[in-house]
Amino acid sequence: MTKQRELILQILNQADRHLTADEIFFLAKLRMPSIAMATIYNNLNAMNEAGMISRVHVDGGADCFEKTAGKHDHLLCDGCGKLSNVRLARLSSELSTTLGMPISGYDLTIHYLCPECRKKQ
Amino acid sequence: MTKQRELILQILNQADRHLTADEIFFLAKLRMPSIAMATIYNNLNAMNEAGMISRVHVDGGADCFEKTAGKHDHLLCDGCGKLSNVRLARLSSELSTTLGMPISGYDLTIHYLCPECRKKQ
DNA sequence: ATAAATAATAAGAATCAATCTAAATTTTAC
DNA sequence: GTAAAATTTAGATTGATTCTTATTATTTAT
Repeated sequence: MTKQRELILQILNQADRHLTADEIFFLAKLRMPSIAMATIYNNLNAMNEAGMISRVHVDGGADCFEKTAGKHDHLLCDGCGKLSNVRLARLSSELSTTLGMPISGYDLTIHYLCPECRKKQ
Repeated sequence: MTKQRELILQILNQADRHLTADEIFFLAKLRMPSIAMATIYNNLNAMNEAGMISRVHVDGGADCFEKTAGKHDHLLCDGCGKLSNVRLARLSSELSTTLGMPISGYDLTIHYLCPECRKKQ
């Protein structure tokens, strides 16, 4: 565990939302000015593969990263673009049953209007 | 409807699988050597927004395009990388019910081993 | 603790998908 | 058929991500 990885992990742990590699780079540079973008990606990729964090694709934008807090799905607000987590516990086994085959996982992003944006409408 | 769009649409209609913009560009160039990549993307984007075709994000690769054949979800084989379609009719209303909110849509990609790859194991 | 081996980092170049630009061409509307 | 609007082409540009190489830090074996 290098200082750099520790820092990146800490940034993700303290974040209250999903961060892009760029945002992580910016935050990391504040505390370790010499850190390089390649280090950010190296560590994000390594930690993602190790299951410590997860990478989320966002249509038309940079990927986001978050600390993995159990398996969960994503909600993306059509209004403000905010990404949030939701836990749909039974979905995985349900999908497997419906398909009649074992599955190794799935990625689900639900598009909706978050409560705030719904109110504004 | 320009000749170019017609050609791209025809390529997608005849394809038996999802194609990347690059693949479409290659196939289109065989029949219209002057066609430009920008034209491929212009038309793919326009047709995607018009709902005639759909764009599918593939982790770690270029986006894929397919003619839209009703709403459906995707299956991605962990073994050979083949992308296929599956129709989970009830899922949308089920997700909405579970969340207790209306949703505007969702993207789902299920990871699994396709029958051929399962056999090989 | 030291030296050798291994792994990770920094900096910037390179890559890849996708978009943008500007000039030329085609299509559409009248 | 002409003018206006839209589309195409070719290539430059962007933005995210990865790669390269030399350097630095970390780990391992002695």
